[in-house]
Amino acid sequence: MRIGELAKLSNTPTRSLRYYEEQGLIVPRRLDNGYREYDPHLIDRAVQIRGLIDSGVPTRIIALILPCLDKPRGIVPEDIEPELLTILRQERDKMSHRIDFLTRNRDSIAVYIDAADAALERRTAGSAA
DNA sequence: CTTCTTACA
DNA sequence: TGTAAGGA
Repeated sequence: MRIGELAKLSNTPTRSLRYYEEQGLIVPRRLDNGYREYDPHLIDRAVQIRGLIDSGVPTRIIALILPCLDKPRGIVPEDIEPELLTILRQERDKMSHRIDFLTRNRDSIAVYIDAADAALERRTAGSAA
């Protein structure tokens, strides 16, 4: 499929798909006319990359993570470079921090919403059936 | 009409 | 990232 179809199926802007290619993630083969040709299985990859970027993970880290995610679950190569493992640990911790941050803000918003709902409830009480 | 590259905001 | 230009 060409870039337009992948964009629809993965709900990712063509602009982003070209950017992913520029960053070395998802490098499609080219047709004779120069158009990008993507394999169907890349739909999931595009969704995953978009998700990681939306989550604040830099593309250079995503490039390091994708190969790991491709490997079958539970199977880890014997030659793990301590260098990569260190970076992965740091990234995991950053993700945890972002999650904690979002959790706190979500809870704050939830409290506000509950208060607003309560106020609305009081205001409309009796005016309905 | 779809895609391509380059470039600006 | 969105958008525009200028081609194929």
